[in-house]
Amino acid sequence: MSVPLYQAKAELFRTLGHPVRIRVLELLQDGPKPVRDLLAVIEVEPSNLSQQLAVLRRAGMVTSYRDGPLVMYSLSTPDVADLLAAGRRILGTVLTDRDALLDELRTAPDPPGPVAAGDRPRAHVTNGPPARPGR
Amino acid sequence: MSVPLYQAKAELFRTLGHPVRIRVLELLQDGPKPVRDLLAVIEVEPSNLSQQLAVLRRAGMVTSYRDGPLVMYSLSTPDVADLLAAGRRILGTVLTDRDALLDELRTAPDPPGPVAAGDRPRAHVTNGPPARPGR
DNA sequence: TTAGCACTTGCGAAATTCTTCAATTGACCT
DNA sequence: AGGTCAATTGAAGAATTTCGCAAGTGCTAA
Repeated sequence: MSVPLYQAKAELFRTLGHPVRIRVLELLQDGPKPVRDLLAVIEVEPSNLSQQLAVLRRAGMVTSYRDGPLVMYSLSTPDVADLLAAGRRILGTVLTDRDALLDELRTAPDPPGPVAAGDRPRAHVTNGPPARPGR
Repeated sequence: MSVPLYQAKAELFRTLGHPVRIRVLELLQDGPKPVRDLLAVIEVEPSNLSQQLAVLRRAGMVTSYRDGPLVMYSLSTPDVADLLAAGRRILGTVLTDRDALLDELRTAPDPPGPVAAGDRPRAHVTNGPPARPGR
């Protein structure tokens, strides 16, 4: 109980919250790779990559071992790939929903009377529950 | 292309990287709830909760509407629940893996000779690929 | 031994995110 | 109109992250 469950979850997601770390995980999806290969693809300074790898290591999402002169990294469990896949899915729906909403705003602008420059609503919610079908 | 795909992904995960936001999403999994109910369960100041809700709103993970005096929130898509589920799963395997590793360290401490106080290795990787079965 | 590649670590500066306080908006009631 | 509850907003300060540089470790080949 020392660390509440929802906090552990938040930390898990937070470790995925960085472009370089996402790229690393995606690259590792098809097999272990040496740092040098990662470095060749992701343009970022070696020390920076190393720091991000350290974050992933601490979180237990990747493992590393040394193979001769190079250090190899691999996903610590295939579940990581699942998580990335789930992310991809949701990104799709969230983005298309957003676009749909934008379309709606574009095609149906200010219906009734004119609106003076200074009195547009500041609230983020429009009134009433969203269209309820059975009623 | 203005926003690289992996950056959008990182932002998505980062949105989930906060205990309060995780709790909100989990609570919303079984139906829409007014802010007031969320507030009753999650102990945090109203304004703080509101800020976190705003983050979730901007990211498109929740939607809100006003129902009389209260503001209701709900998941914008059930996919969000999937993502949380995937997180739960991975958290399980990562944590048990970690524990297994700790066990191993506890049951098999320093095999050969004694180690002087000042010369433990500073590297994070131990040499050689992990146990290769077929060889 | 010396040299050089492959990576990692420590550290300070810059950028982001979190938290809280005060003020504001909206809806409802009397 | 005035009061109250529900929730949001803006802004400032604290706390965390991120990034690049300099310096180090570990391996291998001369």
